[in-house]
Parts: sequence; structure tokens; C-alpha cells
Amino acid sequence: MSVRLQIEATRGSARAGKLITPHGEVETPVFMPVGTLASVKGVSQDVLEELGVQILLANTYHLYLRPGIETVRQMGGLHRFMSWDRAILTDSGGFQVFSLTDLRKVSEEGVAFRSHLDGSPHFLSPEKAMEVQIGLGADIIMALDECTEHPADGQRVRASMELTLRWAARCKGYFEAHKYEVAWAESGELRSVGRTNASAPTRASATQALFGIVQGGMDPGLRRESAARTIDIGFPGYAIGGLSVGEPREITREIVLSTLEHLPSNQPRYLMGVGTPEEIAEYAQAGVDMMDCVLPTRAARHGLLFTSEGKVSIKQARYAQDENALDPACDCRVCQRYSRAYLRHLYASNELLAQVLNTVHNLHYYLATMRIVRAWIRAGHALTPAGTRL
RNA sequence: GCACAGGUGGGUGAGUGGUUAAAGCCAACAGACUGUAAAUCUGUCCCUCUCAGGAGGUACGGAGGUUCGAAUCCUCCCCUGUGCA
Repeated sequence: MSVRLQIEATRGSARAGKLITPHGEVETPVFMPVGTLASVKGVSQDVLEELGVQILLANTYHLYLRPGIETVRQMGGLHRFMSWDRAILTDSGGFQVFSLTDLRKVSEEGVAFRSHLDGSPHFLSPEKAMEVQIGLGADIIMALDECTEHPADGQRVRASMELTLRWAARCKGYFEAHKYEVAWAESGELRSVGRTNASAPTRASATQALFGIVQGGMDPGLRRESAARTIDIGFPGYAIGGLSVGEPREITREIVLSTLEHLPSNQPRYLMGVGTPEEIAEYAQAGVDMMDCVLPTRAARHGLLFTSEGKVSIKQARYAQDENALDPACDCRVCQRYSRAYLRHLYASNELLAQVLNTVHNLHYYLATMRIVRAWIRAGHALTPAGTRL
């Protein structure tokens, strides 16, 4: 069978459990750091393991362009290539439809991209997105969707949603026909790279899972319809996409909360691209099982650190001679060892170590936040307002 | 001592008569960042007022001068670099 969610505790609409994947169990609700290019910028895999990262994101579009799917296949798949034995989820390239708006053209068939690297033309169809993701071999792969821009008028949002639905069906069709082509098994050996699915499913091939994505813009009605029709197509897990695209945060909340009500209660629910520590804590408590966001890693590289006392912009002059730990309440290796003054110095001096340490801290903070939420769900005592911010 | 070349805002460095409070870059200071074209981007960056559109003052080594007008031209002085004695 496929990736599945084993719910072990609930509290209100929140749930805690385990996501079963070919590369181990993932405790949910989970935050998934983003490693677009098969690398979480600034942090090595051994440190990610030490931090307790259970599942990473990587990106279809970026890895397809470089190093290219054939290289990853030859290297035994994404897990072996990047030396990561835990779970991986690949995004389909749908977000690039949104973010590379000047470099792509969307049609019924798919998306024509001009590479942001060298300008070369490429075409990503739902089928191609599946082929590439099957080749990469992530545990969870995503349907190609159109991440609708905001603002957009009602007609546009509906058309975009309908396109995503048609693409979802095509993705599922291709995936079902080709999912046994996963090129390697747990052992890392190449398996069954042929075009037919005649070979017996390996453990890995049997368990790679394709998730569908709900769109519908900022319209709860369209979100509901998108959810229902995506569920009709049928996936082992469902994502809420198309949020955090510039809309006010209250609207994000409204759409997340209303959409969650229309998703199956016994399957993984993945909120894509969200959010701040406060947001991930809130949405996990509202029943989201999986979230990813570039915020902790990007903000870290830009000197913005999340702490139990709120945001700290470590570049500020006020920290120049501050001998305190970045976050006195934090038990990460950065806060255990270095002063704010030193972290500011590293940042101001453009030292690579600044990016590394800042990223380690922010990821730790996000992961710690989710550990607290999981404990809260399981233990059944109320989180204090301050607790949600730890 | 002589001969060249220079001295510009925190640094560097454009500018050689007006549209120059003086480009660009750096530093400094602040802000943004949410399925990563992001070690990125934006703003401020002489002083004082401001009804926020601006107003006034000071400023291109120093002192004079030419001119309606000078960082820009002239004179002298000071200083720096290089070369020759």
C-alpha cells in the first residue's frame, strides 16, 4: 500500500500520529524543511538528522534542470544521491508556475518554461512531472497544479482550479500506470527501469505516494468544490495549495480552516508553504498534519531569527555587545554555545558560519514548536499563548 | 631643491563653469522575506525646520580672486605620491 497516516491521538480537530513512508515513520504534525536543490541551504544532512528532521522537501523543476533527472537516476535516486535515508517529498513544479511567472506560459497541455539558469526551453506537463518525480523517487510526490496568483477574479480562479483538477486526473493516470518504474529499492539497487510495469512491485515502488492539491483561490466555495472533486479523483493524501501568495494572513487562516473541514479525516493533510512559527502551531492545532516553508531557512540567511521572545533581527546594532544567548530558552547547539554579539559579528562580516548557525537555530525552533504541539495533542492539556510561541 | 601627478561627503571614486547636497560602489542604519530565480530585495545615509510638497544653512585641502554663477578657471600657501638631483 501507499504512504498512510496512522492517527494515534486527537484533540479537537488536531491529530497526532505517524506518517508511514518507505523511508521510515514521520511523527505528525510535522514541519518539513525545504531543500529545493536537494540541499537545505547551509545545513548538512548529518546536522539535519541531529536536529530531528524527519522529512525534507525537494523540487521537481529545479532538480530536473540541474543536475537533471538522468543523473539522479544514475546515482541511485534522490535519497542515495543526497545521502538522506529519511523521507523526502518532492514538489511538482506547480509553485514555479506561480513564482516564475515571467518565464513560463501555461496551456491545457502543461507549462512551457524558459530555464532561469540558461534560458533554454522546457515543457512540464502533468505526465512529465510524474515521470520526473517517479525518477527522483521521493516518498511523497505532488500532482502538478497551477498555484493561482492573488489577486485574481472569480472567473480566473475557477478556470485555474478546473485546470488543476484536469491535471490532477492526468497525474494520477500516469502515476498509476508507471509507478512501478521507481528505479531503486530500499537497497539502493537499480530496479525495473523499463517502461512497462510488468515487474513485481518492490517495497519502494509499492509505497511511493502521489498527493493531490486543492486550489480555489480565496473563495471558500471554490475551495470546497476543489476539495470534493480532488477527493473524487482519489489520492492517499491531500494538500492545500495556493496560499501564502500575498493575501492577508486573516484570509489565509479563513481558507485553511474552512478547507480542512472538507478533507478526509483519516488521510494526511498537507498545508503547502506555510508559515511563521505562530502559524504552523495554529494550523497544526487545527488539524494540519504536514507543513513546509522556506521562511525559517531564508529568514535565517537574512539575519532574522525566531525565538521564544519573538523575532530577533540579529543584524541590529543593539546586539553588537550582547553577551546573551540568542534565545535563552532554547536548547539548540547555537544558543548553547554562542552569544548574540558573535552571531551579529558573523552576519555583519558575511561569514558563511552565520548562515549555518542561523539556519540551525531557526530549524530547531520550528521543529521544537511542532514537538510541543504534538505533545499538546497527545497529552491533552491546554497550550498557553506563550507556549505556542516557544 | 626641481619636475610631474594628485588632494571631493565615514571609505573608495565620478564629476572639469550652471540642470551638483554632489553618480556608482562599499561601510553604516532600518525594514521586508511564508510549496526558494532569494548569502536576496527595499529604504535611509551633511545639519536644522517642515502644512511632508518642500524651506533654509553649511560643504569638494586653506586663503584670496575671476564670474550673474566655481568642486570645476586664476594666484599664493599647506599636504600626499612618483621621478630626478
